[in-house]
Amino acid sequence: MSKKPRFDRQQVIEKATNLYWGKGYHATSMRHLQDAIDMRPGSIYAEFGSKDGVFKAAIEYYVQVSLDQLEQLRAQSDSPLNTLQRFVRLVVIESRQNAPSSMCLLAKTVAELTEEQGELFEQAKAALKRVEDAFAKLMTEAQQHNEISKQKDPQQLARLLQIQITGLRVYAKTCDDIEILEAMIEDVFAHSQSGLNGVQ
Amino acid sequence: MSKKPRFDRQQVIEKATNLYWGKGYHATSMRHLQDAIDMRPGSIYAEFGSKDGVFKAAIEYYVQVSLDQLEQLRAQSDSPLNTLQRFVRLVVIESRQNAPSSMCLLAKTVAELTEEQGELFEQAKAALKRVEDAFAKLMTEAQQHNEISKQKDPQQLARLLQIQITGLRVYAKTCDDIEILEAMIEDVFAHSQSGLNGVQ
DNA sequence: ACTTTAATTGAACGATCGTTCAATATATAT
DNA sequence: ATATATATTGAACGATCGTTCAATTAAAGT
Repeated sequence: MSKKPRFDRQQVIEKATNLYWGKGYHATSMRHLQDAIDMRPGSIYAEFGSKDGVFKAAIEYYVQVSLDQLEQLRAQSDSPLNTLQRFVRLVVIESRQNAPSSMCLLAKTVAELTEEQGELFEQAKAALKRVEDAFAKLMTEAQQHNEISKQKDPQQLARLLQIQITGLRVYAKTCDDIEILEAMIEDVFAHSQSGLNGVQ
Repeated sequence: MSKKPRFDRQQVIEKATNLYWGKGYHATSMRHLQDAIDMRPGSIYAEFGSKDGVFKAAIEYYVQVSLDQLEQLRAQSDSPLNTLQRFVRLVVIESRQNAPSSMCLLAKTVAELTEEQGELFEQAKAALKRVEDAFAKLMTEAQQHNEISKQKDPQQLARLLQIQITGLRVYAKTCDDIEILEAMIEDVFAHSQSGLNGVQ
């Protein structure tokens, strides 16, 4: 004896995520959200509680998609290292065409927010950490496959990869020349390779 | 037969820069600016024209300070490569203590803004390019000092350095553990070294 | 001392912000 | 069909946004 919501929660969150991803936290207003997800204020507040509530759902959705993508790439290749390489290509190159921003939503959020939005900031940090942990897991697997030196700390290698990706994706926002961008990825990975492989 | 302004333009711009640097473009309101620089709306608009005008002045001031710092470090050492290393330490480590944000204001701005704020976005991009060019100049000098391989493209090396710094400074915002951060810089530079030195 | 000119003030503007809520609509249970 | 419960609507709230401008203040020229 009730009434079910008419909106598709998953689709709504996806649209909200894309909007926040493109415009950033502060530049995205409730009015923008209302238009993007085609819901009126009352419904949004009933479902998410606040503008920040929608943002939290967006962050959670984004990190889940990212981890799923990584897992999917892993299933397509025997090589953990190659999986990471293809992930980098995916987020730095292909993301430029389809995604709302060349940047990672999580890194963008960490860059934009301060302690004033403490809860959201911490959530974005934690989400980045989850991605880093997924990287570290693949690094460990790469060690078991003898793709990288076993003397390296997988977590440290994961951190290094995060830094490379973040730097690349910010740079991608300033760089229209796709050739330069390709060369940057190649260079960054050449460096990572020498770092990853240790003394050889 | 006139009246000179009572405020110190340089000091005002410095305070405005620090505010924008810490809070970002969208989160900084005119009210915040009024309080930070101790000027009333009329005076601000007479001097800078708009909120964006203040931001433009901030960007210009920031890039000028950065280039000055680089030049100053260069004067303290014979080694161009060592100059770059000390610059990285300066902006990644020491900046954490004093600066309004661990991040570079220019990178932060490029990360936050979109085509909606086209003029400011382009200015921040151009400012980043000026820093990159300064890096490239030092890379060329480093080649002349036989500190790095002459086969490398200085501009490409400069781009690579920018990416490393950007990645590091974003990561610095998520990382409270200073030891991890130190290790990251060491690692990043170890990679850069191998890249910079070419075949040895 | 008086005039001139520009710098400064602060109230106020319309627009938009995030949010609330009484009114309405509608799916489900009886 | 009717009652019940809840999803949805959209006007409206007070706060704050960037900005304007008539009034005031004060330094410089005569």
